[in-house]
Amino acid sequence: MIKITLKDGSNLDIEQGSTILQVAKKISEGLARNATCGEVNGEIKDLRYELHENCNLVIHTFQEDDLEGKKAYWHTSSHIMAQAVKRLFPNAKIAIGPSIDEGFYYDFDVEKPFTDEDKAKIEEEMKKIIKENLEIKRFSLPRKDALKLMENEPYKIELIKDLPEGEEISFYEQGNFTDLCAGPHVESTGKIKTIKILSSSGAYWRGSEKNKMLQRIYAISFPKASMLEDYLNLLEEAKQRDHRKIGKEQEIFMTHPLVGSGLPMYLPNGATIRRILERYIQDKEIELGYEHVYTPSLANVELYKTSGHWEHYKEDMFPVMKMENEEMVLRPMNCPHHMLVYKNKLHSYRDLPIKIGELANDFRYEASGSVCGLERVRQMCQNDAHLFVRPDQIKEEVGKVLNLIFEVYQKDFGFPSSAFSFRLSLRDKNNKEKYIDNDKMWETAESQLREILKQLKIDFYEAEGEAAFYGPKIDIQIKTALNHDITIPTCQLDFALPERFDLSFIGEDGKEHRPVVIHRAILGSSDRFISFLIEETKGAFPLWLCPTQVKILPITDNQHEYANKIKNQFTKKRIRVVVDDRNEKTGYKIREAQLEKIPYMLIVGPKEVDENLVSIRSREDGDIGTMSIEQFEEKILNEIDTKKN
RNA sequence: GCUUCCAUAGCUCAGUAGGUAGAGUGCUACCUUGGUAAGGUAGAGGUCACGGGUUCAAUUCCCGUUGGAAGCUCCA
Repeated sequence: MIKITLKDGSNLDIEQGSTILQVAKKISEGLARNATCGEVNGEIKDLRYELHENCNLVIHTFQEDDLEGKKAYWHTSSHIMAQAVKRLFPNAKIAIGPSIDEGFYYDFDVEKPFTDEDKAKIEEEMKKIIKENLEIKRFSLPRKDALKLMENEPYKIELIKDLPEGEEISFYEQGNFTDLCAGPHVESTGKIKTIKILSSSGAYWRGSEKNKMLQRIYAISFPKASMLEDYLNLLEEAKQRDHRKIGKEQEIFMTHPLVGSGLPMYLPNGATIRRILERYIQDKEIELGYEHVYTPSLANVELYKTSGHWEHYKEDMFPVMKMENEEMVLRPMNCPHHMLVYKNKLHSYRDLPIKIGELANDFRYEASGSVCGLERVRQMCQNDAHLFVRPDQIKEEVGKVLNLIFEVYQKDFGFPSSAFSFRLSLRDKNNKEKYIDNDKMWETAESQLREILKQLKIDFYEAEGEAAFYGPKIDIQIKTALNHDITIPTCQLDFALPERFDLSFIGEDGKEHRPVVIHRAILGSSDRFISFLIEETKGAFPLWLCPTQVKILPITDNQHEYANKIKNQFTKKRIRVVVDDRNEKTGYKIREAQLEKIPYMLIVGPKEVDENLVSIRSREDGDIGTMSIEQFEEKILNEIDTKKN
């Protein structure tokens, strides 16, 4: 332990090897709450951080592995933005301006939204402030003085008032601009080298749609111009793999205003991918003892009043269709139907688990601003199943579901594990309206899921307020090309619906017992999975899923017959093959097939016809020489068969 | 749903400081029968998203609707 003496005379014990960052955090976390003025006289040194007078932690670094350094860098940049806006628009009120995963933003309350010209001017002004190389100084004030200092900034006043009693109220000052801020920062504005304003948009004050909408400006900054260039290239690459762009180019899906927003139509290519995927996942499920059903997309409102959807999920449902003496709705989920399927007959404890699956169309009235290609739609096809299990089977069955997820995503598709994160989605205890009210049920279910994740040694994070209304979930989250955080597979534990539908099984003791339901989706929805597949593969689908697996390119008209003969032979073996018999040169046809990401091109000219051969060009390896028709057939069938489609 | 921006040929986009439009690509025909990423010529294609308003005149300006984009809110 090292003893540090603070200016106010109090001492702080710090572990050997602590970084200055850790010291500063201890001070600000209240270990030395009264020590608003600190001075280190211990022997701690960390070249990346420095503790100045007044607990002003100064950060000198900007490195991939140094999150604190990046945050401080971007946070300082956001202060520069606020200063620039205040210089150009003195009436603007400043709200908050944090660093984010990539860059930073600042929210302003202004009379008119920023135009492109405004943003260009702001960027210029920011560059000026950087040039001025203003020193960044920290100071703290008692609440009263803090409120006085910020009297013209209503949002800051609100923030100060919300700070708990006893919390240090610190400010950072650069030139004539001062902002309420906990820090840390870099030492002066000159440390920021390049900045770029990326976009602006509206954002609700404090994230609530009940509050006023402020104007948010997003930007990013780096210590080197080349890093900015790299970052912008990365953004451009992300745009290139956007599933909406590739989906259009490769004729996977389309939309039409006459059909409506959030209602994509699958073109033949997309329909093929979807059909193969849906067969694949159902076959997997059948191997694992699932039984599939078909249930209607419509139901009587009473069904959802029984399930609790009406109470908790009504806002997300399409409105009621009122008929003469009944009220129908489009279903947003399939659970209620499946509950009734289970209830259709009496079950013994020996029959459990019972696994009821369905590729089911669900309808959700998503906000018009949030629909997005195949990623977020208003009609989706869920790869849904409900497992009816005994309480003693929960752990094993949830484990099996997680295993199936690993098998599909890692083994069969080979997606990198870095693409996913596991989220334990819990309820928000303070929001009684959103969730079924039964504290004991929630606590049991949440801790069971947590325990399973720990036992399987899966890295996960917890998120409050993300549960389904009926129970907690294990969600597998991915980041899309647009940096949206979305769920694909999910596994949910539900003690509520069995109760509401009064489900039971007959136990060993001859008495009725309550089963537990596990809701799970592996592909999530076909739609969302395909959007993910497109972005992850950049449109170069694995062979077994390709709408066209083989394209035959005859060199002249004289090989059309031969090409069609091969096509017919392959088609009988369920190889998806087309002949490009247009009057075009071979180079042209190859270029086009390559851009279409066709896995195999078979080039056939007089030589191949004579010797009963095909010249093969692969998507990845280019020209790979000739083979007999039979040899190639065997090769491709082997490659396809690895996924048993 | 909210804030901002956008909508011109099948696709990608230019253009008109208000006088009804153009390129590339694709499509069709003809010439060319070509061996591993673009052969040539010609032609067809648009009530400039839809509905109002201002104007002698609107694709262009204004309002509304629909659809799209970014973000916010919400969510598989």
